[in-house]
Amino acid sequence: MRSKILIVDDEQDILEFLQYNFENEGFEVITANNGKEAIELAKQELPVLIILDVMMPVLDGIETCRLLREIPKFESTLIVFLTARSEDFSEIAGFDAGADDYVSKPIRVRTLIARVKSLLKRKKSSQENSEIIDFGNLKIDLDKRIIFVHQKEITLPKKEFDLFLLLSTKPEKVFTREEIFHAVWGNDVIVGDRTIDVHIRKLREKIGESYIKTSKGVGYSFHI
Amino acid sequence: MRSKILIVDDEQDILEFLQYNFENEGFEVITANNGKEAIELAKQELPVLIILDVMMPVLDGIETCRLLREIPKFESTLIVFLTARSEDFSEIAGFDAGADDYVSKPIRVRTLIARVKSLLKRKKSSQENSEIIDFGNLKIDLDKRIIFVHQKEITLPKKEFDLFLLLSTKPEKVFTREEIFHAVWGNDVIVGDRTIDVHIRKLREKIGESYIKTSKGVGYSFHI
DNA sequence: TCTTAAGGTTAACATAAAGTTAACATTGGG
DNA sequence: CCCAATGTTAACTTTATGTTAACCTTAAGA
Repeated sequence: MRSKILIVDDEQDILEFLQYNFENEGFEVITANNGKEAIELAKQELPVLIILDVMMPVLDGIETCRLLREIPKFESTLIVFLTARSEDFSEIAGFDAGADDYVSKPIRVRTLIARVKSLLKRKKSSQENSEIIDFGNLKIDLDKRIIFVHQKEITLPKKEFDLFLLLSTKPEKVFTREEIFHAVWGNDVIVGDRTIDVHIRKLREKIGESYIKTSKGVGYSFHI
Repeated sequence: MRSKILIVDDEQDILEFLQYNFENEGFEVITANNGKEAIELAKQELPVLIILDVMMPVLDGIETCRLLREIPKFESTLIVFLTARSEDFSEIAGFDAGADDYVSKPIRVRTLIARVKSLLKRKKSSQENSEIIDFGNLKIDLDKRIIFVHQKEITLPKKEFDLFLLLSTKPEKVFTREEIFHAVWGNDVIVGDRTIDVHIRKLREKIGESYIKTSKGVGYSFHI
């Protein structure tokens, strides 16, 4: 799949020039003329990487970056600054604001493209090692949505995974059926009373009988 | 309150770079150059999270982690490994040694900070609850729906737990049978008059005879 | 001290909650 | 559009838990 990148600059020439070159390299490119526009567009389009000119009217690059970083969904979006040669102050300021890289003007397109590609590659590989909750014999990989029981990898269907994850967030806590329904199915969905039981059954079959305990009349709890 | 974290690496550059970034994020940072130093410092300072480079002279990260985990007060301290890209063996070895997460070099600070924050958050939320009512020798864990009598864990069936919980909310207060019926069974349910007695019996059997006192003609009360 | 009503105790019994299985429905990827 | 994977339901079984009945014990007042 083509990576969507957002390029932000107030000079139309540069914008078009960069757009042309990045599209040639197989990127999907969207553009904005200032920081304000950029944030709006980013919210809708969710680009994986944003190239920001530091010097811009309305909202400069550094401030834009800072604002973006405050929005959770842009916490790990890659951000690259374009800076005029002299502004080496922006190297410091830029990283403070949460930039991932910066490139000085005059821009050498090849360099910029190479940097962008390398950032994307690195991000991908760093995502590959995902967040893991570790209970010793039992591990839960949140990103890959798989669990390991005694080194054995098990892929759980959505509902089972969500249910299991819920219970595992507070080992030993007895979650009532209400709490489980609310967290896993949502408040509006209405399903029969045997539904949870069946999912619990399937979970126990897959991970072993000992991890999930029933409290009759109350609910279920996870025990390591 | 700021979270105190300990960063351990033998390369001074990396140490300073990470320290700077984590301090910017509001963490209190202490540093050590190798595993030996780290353990000494950790004992004094009790950080909530430790970032350990795997490759270090004197005492490597994995061994350090293992040693820390043997010390009871570090049993639940969060430990994150920094590993060079190629050493994916350390993923396995690290988790065996008791790590909570690992991040590959080259480090993206944003990623590392995000991971650290998420670990802290998760830990906090898993500790936060487990509301425990503490009477010294007798504790009641509301989430887990268990009680401890002289360190001994006891699981009570629903009605017994509810009944006991009611009495314990106001020690010494004599709850009438009416009040008990109302609170534990609900207003509409109709059961015979020996029912409460039987539950009191079972409770006394489990927690000991001394905690629940009968007031003839009135009801029951809980005494510590 | 005797009486008596309230509570204690036990075990049998009842029942609601959960377990289980298979069939049926839905969904999403190829 | 079809098939396989997932999710839900129905119908029946099992079991922990709750309730009751029957009998026993205790303590307070006459």
